[in-house]
Amino acid sequence: MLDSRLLRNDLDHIARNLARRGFVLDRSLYQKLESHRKQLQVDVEALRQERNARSKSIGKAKAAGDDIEPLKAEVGALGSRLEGAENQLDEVQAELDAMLAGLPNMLHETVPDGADETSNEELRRWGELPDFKFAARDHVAIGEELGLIDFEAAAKISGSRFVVLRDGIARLHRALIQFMLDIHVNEHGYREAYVPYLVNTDSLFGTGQLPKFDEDLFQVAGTSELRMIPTAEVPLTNLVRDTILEADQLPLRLTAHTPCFRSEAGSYGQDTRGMIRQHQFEKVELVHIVAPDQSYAALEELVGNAEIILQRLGLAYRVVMLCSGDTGFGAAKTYDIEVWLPGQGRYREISSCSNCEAFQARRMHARWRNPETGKPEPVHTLNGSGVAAGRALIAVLENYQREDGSVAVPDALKPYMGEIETLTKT
RNA sequence: GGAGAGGUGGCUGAGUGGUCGAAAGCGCUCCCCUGCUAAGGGAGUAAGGGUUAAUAGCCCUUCGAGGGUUCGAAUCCCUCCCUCUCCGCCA
Repeated sequence: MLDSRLLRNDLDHIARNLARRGFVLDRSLYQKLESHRKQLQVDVEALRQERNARSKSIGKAKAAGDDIEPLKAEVGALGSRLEGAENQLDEVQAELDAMLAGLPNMLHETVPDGADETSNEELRRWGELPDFKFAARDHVAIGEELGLIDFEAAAKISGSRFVVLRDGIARLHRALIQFMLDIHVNEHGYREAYVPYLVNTDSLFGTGQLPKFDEDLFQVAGTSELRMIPTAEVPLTNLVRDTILEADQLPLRLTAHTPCFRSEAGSYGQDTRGMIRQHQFEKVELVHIVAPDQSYAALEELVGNAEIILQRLGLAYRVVMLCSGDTGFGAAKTYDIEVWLPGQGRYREISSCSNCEAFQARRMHARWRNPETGKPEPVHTLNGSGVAAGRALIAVLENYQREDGSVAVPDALKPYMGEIETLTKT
């Protein structure tokens, strides 16, 4: 949510910024609603003030033993006028709120302009691309050959966009998650959390999935309002919803491993092969809650924390800054980490790290007490994958494959794999 | 799932339909007193919003949430949510 004060005072500035995303802000509609709201609110408050004062006088008159019937009639008439004005105000306010809730975040000045991912800006590359002496297979072929990735079983049990992993690959997948969590907790200073996978609509509004992106979520039938989390960003960030943090409690650095559920509505035909895009996948999430002047330093730290994972796994990657048109609804600035997938011969997103500034904090009333002003002010929130486990599994399989169809276990994961050093056909 | 109790300010905890944003205590901040490590006295101490150049005033809202009754609701009625106790069930 944008700052409504800023919206009132500098509408053109905001409109220009949002236009960089290709978002058209209807300024005249906004101004119409806002001036209407202002007038109605002033009227309503004046009427309320009068009613309050007169009602009090009724109390006094009654105590004095005077006849209060005429006064009651008078204030009663006032009350019905007030009710009418209040209804109008509620209506306009609701329209204004709906408009405000649908506005994306303002972009940071360093975000490059562009309509789609082709304008994203590559910032750096790390690692050597593997040089296979044979035709690199993709993870589907590798998994099939090993007999350890089973899409048919998943289709029978659930449907498309699900997967069953077996034996060594299932264990490798689990190893990746343990490995990532251990690094973030032991080396990067994150606090681990176990969180609910079903969340209410207030939480989803807070992080910005609602009201605009409900079709991407799975709803839980039989409950009033629960949805399955599309990312641990939702429960982790909402930990600070409706709270005022003291300055010495910041920064908060939180991590959690959770499954993520996405309906993938609107992505029919995309990435249908393999486990790139699933309805259910595992992810280790990183969240920072920081004082506003720290948030861009925190973003660099956050993306660095995610990069370490790929470096330890020996996976080549690049970091790109998303352009204006590709940056998500709630983000002011986003870095994607893309890992090299030999089977596809291209880099694919494995982590997305965003600074949401005060956008989510305003929606969820997450504040800190600024020692300089003594007042509660919105915190800044950041989130990033550290990293997506399903895609990390794909990357390991494709980058560590051997000509004979086996797959080597990366050194970093060996402590988590028992005696297994190679995945071979059983 | 069954039965009962309850949700009030940072915390504990009063509250009769009217002057209650709300007693008292604790905590915290500032001041005074006191020369001895303790105590005493005084003042202050919620959030959101509107208006405004204003972090000045003034005003509105908020006692779990939403409705209702009433001139007027923390207080009465209804629905929902949550917490606690006991029973049942369960990993």
